[in-house]
Amino acid sequence: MMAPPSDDCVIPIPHCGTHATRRDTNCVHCHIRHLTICGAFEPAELPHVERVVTHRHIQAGRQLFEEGTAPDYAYNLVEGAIRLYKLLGDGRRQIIGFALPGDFIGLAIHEKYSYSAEAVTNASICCFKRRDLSELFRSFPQMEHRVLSLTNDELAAAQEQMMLLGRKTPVEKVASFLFTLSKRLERLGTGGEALSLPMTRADIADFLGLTIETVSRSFTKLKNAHAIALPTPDQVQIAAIDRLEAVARGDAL
Amino acid sequence: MMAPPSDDCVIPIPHCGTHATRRDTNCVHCHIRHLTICGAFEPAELPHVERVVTHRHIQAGRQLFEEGTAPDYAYNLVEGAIRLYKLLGDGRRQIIGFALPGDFIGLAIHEKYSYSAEAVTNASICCFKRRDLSELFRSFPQMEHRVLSLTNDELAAAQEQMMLLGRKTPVEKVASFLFTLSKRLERLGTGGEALSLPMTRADIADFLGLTIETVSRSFTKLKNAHAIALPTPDQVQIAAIDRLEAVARGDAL
DNA sequence: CGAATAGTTGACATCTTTCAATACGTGTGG
DNA sequence: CCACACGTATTGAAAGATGTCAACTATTCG
Repeated sequence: MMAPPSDDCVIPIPHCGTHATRRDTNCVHCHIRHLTICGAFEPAELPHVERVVTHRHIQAGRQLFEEGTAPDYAYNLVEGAIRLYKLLGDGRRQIIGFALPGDFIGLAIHEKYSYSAEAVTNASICCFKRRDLSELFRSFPQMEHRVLSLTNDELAAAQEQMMLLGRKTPVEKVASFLFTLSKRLERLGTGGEALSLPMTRADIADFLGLTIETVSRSFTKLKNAHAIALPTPDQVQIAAIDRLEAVARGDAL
Repeated sequence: MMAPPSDDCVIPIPHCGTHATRRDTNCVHCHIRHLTICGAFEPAELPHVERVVTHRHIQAGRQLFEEGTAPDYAYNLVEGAIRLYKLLGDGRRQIIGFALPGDFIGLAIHEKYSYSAEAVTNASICCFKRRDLSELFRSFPQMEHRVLSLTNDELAAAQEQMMLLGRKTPVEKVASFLFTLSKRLERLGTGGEALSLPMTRADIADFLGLTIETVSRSFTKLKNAHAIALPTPDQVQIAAIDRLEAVARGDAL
């Protein structure tokens, strides 16, 4: 991650219309490498990755790329959170996922990006030209194998989300959301019992197919049932993870 | 497909508890090969596939495999339709997709099947032992490449379905469903303007996150708006495909 | 300190679900 | 060949849950 401290040079970034800091990359010390597509490499092979990757920061609220544009790049999220979403003509938004550190952004892509991506918080990413990626795949087949594995995971998660969107009640949706997020953060070592939500209620609503108000009411219900505690709106303490899981699975609150 | 007419021998099939007819396979004449994972092979290479594949029929309503069980097999659907679904403890069902001829069933699978599969109509499938598939992948890397490509397509479709489930109105959902199905069938050469639905309203409801009644009412609305005609409940004639597409995208009916 | 943003809560409206009745279509048996 | 029964679809009326609108609170940032 944190490479030579000097070289924060501002460079123009495609698909962004903005600028970002660029740093030399040091994959050897990357603490999330094992979670990502880069986990497919032996330490000795990492220079092949470093040669094609660029590191970059992106400000909270800034767009990384937009649905429908040419997918020249794929990204590895190192730090922060990014929302992936689709829009309907009249502005209705569906968030299809939140990327967290270690997540690879740019799957499900053929001709065009099938969704837009925006930074929820300040974020730090590794950028791969798709052309370079294709070459890495050729040289290191185990990398493509790993991408397939990650895509499979994402597909399974998408199916789980369909179950949630189509058939779960608002409280069940929020319980599922918190439970899943907790597990993901736990795996990242970023807290499991006590989590701080990077996203707003509006984001959560658009992820769960609800309105802000219904999300808020569902939080309150979970709080009143002593499944969670809310010291502040974005600090969630999971008081009864088993309770939360049961509700997420469809049991009565 | 239709191979030597003689050998309909009944063999026990795993994950099914039932029996099915087995036939020798003739991939060379398979008319949907170009659509499937087998499209990755040159005709000369097909014997490698034929050696590991078994052909099989499955009756309407019969289960092919169940969520949570060991995924020993993957399947290529040749004829018919299969519903892929997940269940909640209390019986709520979410259909995550309908497989049609040419579709590969068994993506998104790691340790266990992440969903159940049932025949909607009588169906005809090619069965691959996953172990054999892995070996084919090793021998023919372009096959794994193709699977990755198909998985990407499926992931993009899943994201589109999330948009539908989370943010579209009932009429928009039904319009999207009919539009997408029409396009898929068109590609298969099985009618685009006039389509016959293999699935019931209950299936459609569980696919779109609605009730049977709401699905029915939405059909009626589309009919009254002259976007479709319904000679019988399962014969849909698309009267105005552009209208249907517009509604699917979120325009007012 | 005041404005702005985000979240919560209440009251009400609306839309989908639920419950119930009716119609339709197919297949079976008289 | 017709009658009946069963499964499926449609339609209507009522109930209920989520969405909408609005007020209020809390927190953050000039």
